[in-house]
Amino acid sequence: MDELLGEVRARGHRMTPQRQLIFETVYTAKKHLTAEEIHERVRKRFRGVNLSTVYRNLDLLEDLGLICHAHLGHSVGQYHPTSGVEHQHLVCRVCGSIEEVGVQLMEPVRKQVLSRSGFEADLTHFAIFGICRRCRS
Amino acid sequence: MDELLGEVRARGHRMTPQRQLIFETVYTAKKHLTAEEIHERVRKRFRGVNLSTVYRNLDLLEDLGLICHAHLGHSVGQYHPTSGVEHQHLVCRVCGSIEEVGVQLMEPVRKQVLSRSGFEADLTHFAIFGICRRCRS
DNA sequence: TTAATTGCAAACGTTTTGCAATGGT
DNA sequence: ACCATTGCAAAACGTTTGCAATTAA
Repeated sequence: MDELLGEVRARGHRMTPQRQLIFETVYTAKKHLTAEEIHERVRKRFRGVNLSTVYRNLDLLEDLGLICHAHLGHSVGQYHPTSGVEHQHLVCRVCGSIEEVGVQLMEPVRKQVLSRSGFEADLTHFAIFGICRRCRS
Repeated sequence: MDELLGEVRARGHRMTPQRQLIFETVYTAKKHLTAEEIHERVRKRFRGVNLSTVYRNLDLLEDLGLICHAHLGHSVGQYHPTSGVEHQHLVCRVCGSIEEVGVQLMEPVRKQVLSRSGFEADLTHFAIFGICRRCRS
């Protein structure tokens, strides 16, 4: 994670306490977070951080490819680290949990869509809705 | 389509000119429409229809299962008729066009996710992003 | 020193709401 | 006549912006 912070500096950006906290919050979270949630968590450690600062930093970190966000379903945007492996999201409609599964799962679909419709699918980061194991039982 | 309007009445709702126009607009559209776009189109035929009326009717029609809406990607919600066949959306990142493909395409994925993660995927209405044939050439 | 970054407050676009007036049934 | 529905205006919501003050480099 430190090397990732170095990456920010290397690309010509300053490292402020706010930026570092926001970054750490997204990176150490066990689940995807909304900007609002990130804001709350950051505030607990450094009161007075402004919500617009959170948004600006999330944008920057996303531009740098360190985090990303998606609007899964009808919900607001949720941010999470860019994990090394490309993945899909399994979003539980009941409890809201998000599980990640590898892209190779979708490879047959990608091939079929390409040959049948000429559509070049980007199968990184997309959402499959349903009900997770826990909520099913 | 008339039988669908009857369906609205049968379920105890009144049929107003506004409601009918909104419904027809969604149903005869060749593409998915935002609430704003539906509002514009309705207004051309019946000026003075309020945007909040559009939203309220879209909600109602969605509750009745006659139309549905999705937030594909980071965009605003788009409405479209509930087509008889369940489908996925192929959303072009370049031109924004939306193509529908049948669910059977994803059946292998559904089975695999279920057995591997215990996740019961609902594969109706979801979005696959990429570049369509036209924009690729 | 100085340009990037911040906090603040105000604007933004989309969607929702309260309420009195209207109009389907 | 009744109550669902409407128009209107205002609020709510998540997000973005302009600007002057601050601060990392």
